[in-house]
Amino acid sequence: MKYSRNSVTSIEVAKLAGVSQSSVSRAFSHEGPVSVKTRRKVLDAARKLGYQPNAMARSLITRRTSMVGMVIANVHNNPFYTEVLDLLSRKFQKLGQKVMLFIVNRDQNLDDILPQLLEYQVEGILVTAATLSSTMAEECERWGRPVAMINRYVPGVHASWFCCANYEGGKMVAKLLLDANHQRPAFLAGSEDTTTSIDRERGFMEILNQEKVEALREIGEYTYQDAYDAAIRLLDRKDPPDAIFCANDIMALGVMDAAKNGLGLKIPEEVSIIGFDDIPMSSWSSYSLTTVRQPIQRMVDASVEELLNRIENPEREPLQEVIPGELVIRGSARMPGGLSSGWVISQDR
Amino acid sequence: MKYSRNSVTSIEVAKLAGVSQSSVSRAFSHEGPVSVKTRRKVLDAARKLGYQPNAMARSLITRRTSMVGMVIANVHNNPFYTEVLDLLSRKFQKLGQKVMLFIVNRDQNLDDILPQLLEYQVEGILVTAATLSSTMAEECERWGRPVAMINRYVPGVHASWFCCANYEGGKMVAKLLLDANHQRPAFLAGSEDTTTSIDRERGFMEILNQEKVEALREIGEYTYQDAYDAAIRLLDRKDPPDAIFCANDIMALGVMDAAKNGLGLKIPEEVSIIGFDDIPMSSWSSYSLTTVRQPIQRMVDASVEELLNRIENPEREPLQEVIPGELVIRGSARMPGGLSSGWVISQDR
DNA sequence: GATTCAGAATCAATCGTTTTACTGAATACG
DNA sequence: CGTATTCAGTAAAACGATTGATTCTGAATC
Repeated sequence: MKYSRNSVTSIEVAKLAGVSQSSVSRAFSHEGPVSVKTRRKVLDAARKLGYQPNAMARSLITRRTSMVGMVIANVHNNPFYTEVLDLLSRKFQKLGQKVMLFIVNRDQNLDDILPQLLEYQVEGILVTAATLSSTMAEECERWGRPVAMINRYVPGVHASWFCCANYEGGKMVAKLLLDANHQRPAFLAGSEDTTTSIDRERGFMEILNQEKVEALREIGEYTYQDAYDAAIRLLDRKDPPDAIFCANDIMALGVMDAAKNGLGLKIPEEVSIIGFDDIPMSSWSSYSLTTVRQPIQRMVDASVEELLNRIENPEREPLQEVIPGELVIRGSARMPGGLSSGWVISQDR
Repeated sequence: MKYSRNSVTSIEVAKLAGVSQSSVSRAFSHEGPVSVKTRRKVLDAARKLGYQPNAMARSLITRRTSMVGMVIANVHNNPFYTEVLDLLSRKFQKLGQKVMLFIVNRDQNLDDILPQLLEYQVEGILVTAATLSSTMAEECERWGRPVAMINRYVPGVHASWFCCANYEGGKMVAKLLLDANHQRPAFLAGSEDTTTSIDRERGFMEILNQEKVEALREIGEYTYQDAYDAAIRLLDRKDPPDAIFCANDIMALGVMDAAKNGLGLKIPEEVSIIGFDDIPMSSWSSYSLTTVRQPIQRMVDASVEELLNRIENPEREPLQEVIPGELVIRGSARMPGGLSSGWVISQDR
């Protein structure tokens, strides 16, 4: 037998069970007084008919949807955000939230997808690796739709965000390189307009400047191939760098391949490479990348909990937090005397 | 100013614009007769109030939600499915569908998430890398919720699916290895219960059996680390294989690292490695993996279009298709005389 | 000036729930 | 025995849209 579009309603269940429609509702939502007897009758009838309460109808009256919007970019070219997406999705599921997903380009304007999210009455919005304009964010917040961001912040905007300590991470890397006596470091930036790259570079440069060490600079677009090409440009100069700090791991891997396979350089003897993120591939034996590990689980947990918290308590002020990362010492960077590979150094702030 | 939960309704817009509530509706849904004058009045008022039609209310009466459910597994440990997820999501967006996302474990039972999808009135369900039990699939179809799967099929079930020609892919690989005069091939299986691994192995073994060549066999769990360990076991025997065909690319990369860095073997001189998927990393210069490329774009396009098609035409019979992959010749496998690296060979079926 | 008629606007029913207020029955209590 | 007091159950009013039926315009026709 073939039913037309699921049209089993609480009324039909009520009829079959011989009770009123409201009793069906009561039996399903575990509120209100229902005798065990009627509850059983209702549940039996419901099972027999394959009844499923209609979430649209419910949310219309309760004004709750248990849906959140998730906007994420860069999922295909940075495994770090794949992991974020995975953890976020599972965490929301565990907490009973449905996720409406939008994958966008990093530079894509969100003005056209926000209306869609609001139309569908998501109760909050989580944004990662994409940037919400401050007016858009304010708009959402003003309509009682809290916004939380991971690894993005908009200065002065009324929204929650959780970032890795990018600035401090950059500093740690600079110190490590200087301690190991590198003379000619370089920074390989990601896109110019992302705070992650900017902040990492700022911290990096600050330490170098303190020590009056000059640095080279190149730019890629957060992709393996761009980084590969940039590394060739950088290392093919007459005065090549002896260390390259990359805005993220995927770029660092591109740089390593360029150095090793492209130019036949020895890592870390001839050039040290350091990344940022600690994606799974960084620990693979072909790379063994020294990098700064982002506190991904903490960022995910904090942002989800904060978002749900503010959904329940709209008057609460948005929380913002900078969470320290930790330096993961592997084999791609020359080390100062005493320090050997395989260390994880927590970042002090 | 702070509004309480978005409570701007069409009624308020109507009041401000000085028209009836139905005119507001008419002005927004581009159906029905509205004069340009009232439409302008309505749109002005709506903008002034920040009005957004409520999709829940609309779907209640129209019985359409424009939402599809997307169930996907393995997203964090196989970049192939990351790419699938990305492409699927964008394609649905482009076609005006909202995506409700569920990320699950490969072996997770979907019985508890299906009710959620149905409750939220998704109009169709797309499943990838996870397996829907046949009763569950039938259940959905019976209630008029079409199901489409990518790279999974359940024999005899009334649902759409689109798979890479895994069986033929396995055959191609076996032929390639035999042509290049390998004597002692091995197959590294993924999880025993996935049709992808099974079919690839079946094709592979069929050709070997035809030629009376015996093969070794090991098993991993579709992860880099598992494959790494399995490769060590395999290559550390007294009679190691001279070629390893892996159930997917991520395993092949683990195998390559085990061979190269773990045991110091030369690839492809001492052992050939072949994968399946063609994930981005396979083309990286550290690996240069010979592999079978899955027709990812075609699989995504076909499944999305089929799903939407069946949503619009519920009476239509579900479509199933096996789409050929192509052999991508890189440097990780020894080649027969005339054939050099850098070739892409389309799979003939 | 009356009649028609098309197009525009409105009315009111409807979608499938939740939930408030209310009714009845059963129990407890003095 | 009469009256409070619970407790289960029900009726009916929302929720915010769409849409078929209906009424209202006003221009066109005779």
